[in-house]
Amino acid sequence: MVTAGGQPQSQDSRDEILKAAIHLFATRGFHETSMSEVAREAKVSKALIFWHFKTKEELFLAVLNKLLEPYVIDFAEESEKLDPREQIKKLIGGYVNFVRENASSVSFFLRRFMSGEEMPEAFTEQIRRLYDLYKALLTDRIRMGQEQGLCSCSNQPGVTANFVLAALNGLLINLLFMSQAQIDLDSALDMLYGLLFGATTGDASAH
Amino acid sequence: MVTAGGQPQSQDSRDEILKAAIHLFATRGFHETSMSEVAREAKVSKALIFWHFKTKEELFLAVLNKLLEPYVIDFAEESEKLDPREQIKKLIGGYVNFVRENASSVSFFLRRFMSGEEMPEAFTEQIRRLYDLYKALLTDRIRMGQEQGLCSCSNQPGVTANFVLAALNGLLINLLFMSQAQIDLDSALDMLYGLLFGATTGDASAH
DNA sequence: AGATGGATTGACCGATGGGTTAGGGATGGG
DNA sequence: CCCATCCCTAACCCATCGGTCAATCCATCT
Repeated sequence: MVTAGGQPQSQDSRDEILKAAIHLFATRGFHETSMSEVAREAKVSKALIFWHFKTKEELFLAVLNKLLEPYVIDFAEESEKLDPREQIKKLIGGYVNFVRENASSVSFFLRRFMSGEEMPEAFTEQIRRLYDLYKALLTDRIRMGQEQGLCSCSNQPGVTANFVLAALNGLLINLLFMSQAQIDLDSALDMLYGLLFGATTGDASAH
Repeated sequence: MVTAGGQPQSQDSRDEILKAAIHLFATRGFHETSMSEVAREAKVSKALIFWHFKTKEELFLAVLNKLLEPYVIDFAEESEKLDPREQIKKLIGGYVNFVRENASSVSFFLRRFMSGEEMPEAFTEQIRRLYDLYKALLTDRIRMGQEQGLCSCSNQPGVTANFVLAALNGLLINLLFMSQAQIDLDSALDMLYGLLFGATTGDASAH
């Protein structure tokens, strides 16, 4: 219909399809979304989807690709000058912001993950590596903070990092999926910082 | 086949069906489980399932019923004598144990919930009430602890309870769904207690 | 023995799912 | 002008899904 100029509109339609797919997969889930629905939402014929993507699974992979590619998350900055507390706050804040800004991508991914469905090995690997990297960075900063007497928590850094991540995940799942009974993220993060740095509100004041 | 005596085996087959359904729904999800699969696993004909339960949805409800009915969770005990810290520990421990012991039921419920699928209002209401009750109890005990100077965390009790619950949920989701990269629940709980009571390991030693 | 009624089944049905096919326009190159 | 190639579609295909039905089995009641 809206052929912009004389160009072939392959990429146009491809993008429309991807957009519709990410939306539907994220809000309804993979299995609950039919190709006909995707076609309807993308305003193309079902056959065209199968022309762009051989199977539904391949569409899923393409969506995954499109979602993941722009976010080469830059956790590992050169912020060596900041003190560990600030670095930890940056790490946690980065995680939270990432989830916040990419809510639909994350729930898309999370749904599929929690549904027990198989994911392509390459992607789980990629995600796991990202997650491990993040955990390692967090662990390291916590260790630094402990060595410098800035972190009040005396547990092993790895254990602490695990806990922090689990708590974050709990908070973010609340954020993503529990539209009612939302908890206030900022005060919750304050608590997390309090756990790490020894103060329960605002700035640290350990010693 | 194994007709125990002369009794009609209606309840036998009904239970077999429910057993198969809870297993499949919990491990594969609602939509990913077909009635034929349930029939196969329960070793009955598909038609018999529809004789016991009018629709797949009704089977789902029956499973939900069977799962929820036995657990009139006894959070609100008469343990007024215990000091608030112990009561909080009991509350948290009870939550964790409940999820642990009913892992398949909980993931069954959680999957359906996270898939965005509708739940019967009565049940969401019931769960929400249970959850609210639990949160209220937790909030109350935390407030008591703060008043008696036993809880180091100085946030509003409600905020603290929210955070504790979110952290718990994160931990339990890790427990239920992330078979790889399991984190050690006990040390994580220790951290939570540390956050609440001011000690990072073992027993409290605030004052 | 015959009738009753719950329990159980194989065979069937319409709808829907993912996926295919044959072909129609547009564009561009020879 | 014709042919090839890229987009794109309506119509079709077949497996599977949730669900139905008529018939059977079997213990019990009369």
